[in-house]
Amino acid sequence: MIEPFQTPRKRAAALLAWYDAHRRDLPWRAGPGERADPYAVWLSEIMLQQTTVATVRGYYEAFLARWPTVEALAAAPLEDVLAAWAGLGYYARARNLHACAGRVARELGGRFPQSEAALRGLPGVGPYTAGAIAAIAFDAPSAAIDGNVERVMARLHAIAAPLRQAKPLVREKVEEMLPAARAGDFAQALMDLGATVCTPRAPNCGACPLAADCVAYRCGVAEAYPIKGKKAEKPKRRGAIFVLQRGDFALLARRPPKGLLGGMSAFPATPFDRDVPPDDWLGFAPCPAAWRALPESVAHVFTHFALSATVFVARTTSPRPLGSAGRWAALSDLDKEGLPTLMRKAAAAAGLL
DNA sequence: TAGACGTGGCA
DNA sequence: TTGCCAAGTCT
Repeated sequence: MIEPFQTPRKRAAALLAWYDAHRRDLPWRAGPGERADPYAVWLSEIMLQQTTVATVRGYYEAFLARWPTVEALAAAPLEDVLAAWAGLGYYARARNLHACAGRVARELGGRFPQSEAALRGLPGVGPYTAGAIAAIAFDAPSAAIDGNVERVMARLHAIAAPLRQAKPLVREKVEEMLPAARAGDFAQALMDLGATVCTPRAPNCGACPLAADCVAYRCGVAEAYPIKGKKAEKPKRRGAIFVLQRGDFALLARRPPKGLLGGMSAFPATPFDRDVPPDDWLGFAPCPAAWRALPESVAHVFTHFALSATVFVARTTSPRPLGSAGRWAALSDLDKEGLPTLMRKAAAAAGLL
């Protein structure tokens, strides 16, 4: 029989002991006793928003190698940062990353603020990220509440309310656990526990240092938490993507600075904010041409809708399609253009990749 | 406040 | 194949 730890402080101590034995080795994580680089912590935290560790690893290494300091990142053109971010998704993160680097480099002397409140004022830094940077980079006793932590707390205390409404209670429960020392380790321990033990499906409660205190586990219903809100259904939309070739070049346009795929390089296309029926497609072509629809359409699922896009291809010899604000990109360099995944799919369908 | 905002992996 | 999920933020 396991004795309950009983107090939040003892729970935290048990969690830290577990962390010392089971912590993950991650590229952005300082070794035991080492000081974390605030720039590296910030960069990794932005990339990790709604994105898996496995996906982030390569991008993190590439960014850090190319832009080793916040000053270097701030000095880079936004287009370069967006191209390097291509494929990671949620491109507002990259725009905010660049804006934030600029502010830190030019207004804050290249140093990230240490307080949670000051961090919170930076572009792209919300409640979670501010707490995470304050704790991990500066060892401040801040709560870093992400999806992992919400799940752990929802189970530990069998919180019945849907997550959105349970946030204040979750925060209260985390804050009463915050240890006086090792704040950064505590924040990462809670997230590691959620990522490796207290998983969404089939949690490994037998390996959990908090199991003795976990209300949901003791009731045999750990997997039933957290309670999920109702999911909005995902509409299906149709559209078209236009791949215009001129010799060994293809026409690329710059997406509007905000909104879906904002700021990214892309082939001209129909608007994606609504379903566009086939009869209307050619009205959105960048120029009149002998457009040929490829037999296989491209399927792509965004967060809030699913797109089926027909890819049209055509060739031209005219130097500049009328009324288009595009540019001619060399086909041999297309993989370096930083195309978002939907556009990479279109390029592949057209035989360009 | 609820919706906008990407992508890839897994059951 | 479909749905769910992963270190959220902005409006």
